[in-house]
Amino acid sequence: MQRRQESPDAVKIRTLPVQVAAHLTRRIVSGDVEDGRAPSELDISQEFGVSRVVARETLKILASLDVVDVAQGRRVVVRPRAEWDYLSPLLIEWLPAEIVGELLQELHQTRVLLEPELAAMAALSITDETLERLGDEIDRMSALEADPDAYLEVDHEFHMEICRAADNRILDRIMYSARWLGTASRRITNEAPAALRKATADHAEIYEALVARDPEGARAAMRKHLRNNSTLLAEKEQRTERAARRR
Amino acid sequence: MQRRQESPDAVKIRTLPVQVAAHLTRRIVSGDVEDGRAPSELDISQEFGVSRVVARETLKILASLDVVDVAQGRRVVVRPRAEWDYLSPLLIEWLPAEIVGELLQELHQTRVLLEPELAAMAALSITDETLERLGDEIDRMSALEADPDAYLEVDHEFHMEICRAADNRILDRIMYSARWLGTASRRITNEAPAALRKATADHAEIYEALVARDPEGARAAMRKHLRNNSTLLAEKEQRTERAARRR
DNA sequence: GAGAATCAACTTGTCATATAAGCTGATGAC
DNA sequence: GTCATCAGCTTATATGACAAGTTGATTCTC
Repeated sequence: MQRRQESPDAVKIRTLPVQVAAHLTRRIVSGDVEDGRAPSELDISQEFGVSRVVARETLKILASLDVVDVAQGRRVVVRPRAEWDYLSPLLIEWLPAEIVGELLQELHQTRVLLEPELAAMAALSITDETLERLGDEIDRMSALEADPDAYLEVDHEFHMEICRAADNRILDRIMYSARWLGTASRRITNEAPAALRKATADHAEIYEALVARDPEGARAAMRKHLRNNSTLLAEKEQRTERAARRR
Repeated sequence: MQRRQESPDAVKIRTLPVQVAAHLTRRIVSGDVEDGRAPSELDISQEFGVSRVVARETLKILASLDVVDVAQGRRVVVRPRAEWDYLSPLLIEWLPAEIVGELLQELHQTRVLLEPELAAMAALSITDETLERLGDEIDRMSALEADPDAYLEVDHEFHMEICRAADNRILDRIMYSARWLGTASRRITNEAPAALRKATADHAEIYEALVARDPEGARAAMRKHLRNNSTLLAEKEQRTERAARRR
């Protein structure tokens, strides 16, 4: 639901600082930047041929992602990778495919922990209007099985609607980030269009449990749904591994 | 563990943009800024008597918190509050106590969902070194029951250690943010120093289950621990409500 | 020589001004 | 009325200057 204004995968012209931040992050990840010492504003402006203003904003962006620490007088330092903000779509986008793959797995694990409980909570507090919207979305999804992109859009909305029913801004934020990142890898499910029918059935089951205000049922249905997704992810993983071995 | 360099509650001199961003956020929350239209760079630089560079960075900070949207040519717009990044300690700090109270509740709910499962996962994959560190921390905590501040520091480390054992960067990030925010409200537990002894007992129980590599036991122990915390939080809530009624 | 005070060089923070580039709404042609 | 145009607003970037904080070497003191 959020950031819908950016949705249509437009070839977004990013600002200069974002582009430079992307390059710099890739260089850090690849190990070119040694020993935690990040380039200074001046270094950046010279190396990338941009003004100091841009170099400065670049560092500010990286600081907001907990990639670097910046303070007056001190040199900018690269923070330990374990502390970077991997919930940020921006950062994920700059990381190599290998790491993104790992993160997607960890992401899925997170969803497996949270979403069944969210469904159970929603079953207790969901309103009739929300149920109506969920019903609509199920209808729309079954009509969109031929168009995976549009399908996933509604799918995202369906899950977020359930999350929102739990009325918890923290969980909402987490799920939003988690699912946002997930859509970055939509190809995973796109490659298995037959699976969409299965997903539709799962969604219907979740919906029924919510209508019945049945927490246990909702939890179980959501768990089952995620288990199916997990199978898909594993299959995809195997496929890419085989592909890598062939190379 | 992260940001330890900022820990000692120092009267941190924040940069100008951060200060302005704080003021601006408070004004937005209080409803002074009407209809989603945020002040422009020029407005800010005039109203706050700062340069345009600072006004600009202010807006960039707010944008990174998903408080506003900024794009070239278009006026800056305030985003719906539901979409703000409530996982950011910076933002939380600027919100009125009333909202922070709500967020802390939602935060606790999130921990209740995640931490027992994290404990269970940790029981399966935890290393001997981690167990040793956990043991040390328990010892240190029982020695620090008279000093709630220091106690909570170790307490935080104890829980994060368990989280890290699950080896999931996403969950780690979430728990880090969640607990970071939690320490902002340390008074909640500080007011009940007797409760620290109870917490120590809880920690020991969790530790035993982890040593035994018993997922079910770890989950149950963590659940119990959080239930105790939850009672404390509710008590505190009642106290403040009574205090509010007296006013 | 060991330790403390000093300072120069470097770094980030802030300011001022100018120009480029993108959007919006009003104006005016047809 | 419809549509193209454009003036005026906004953000994006560049340049140059100075303030303020940090670091490490130098120097001074004992």
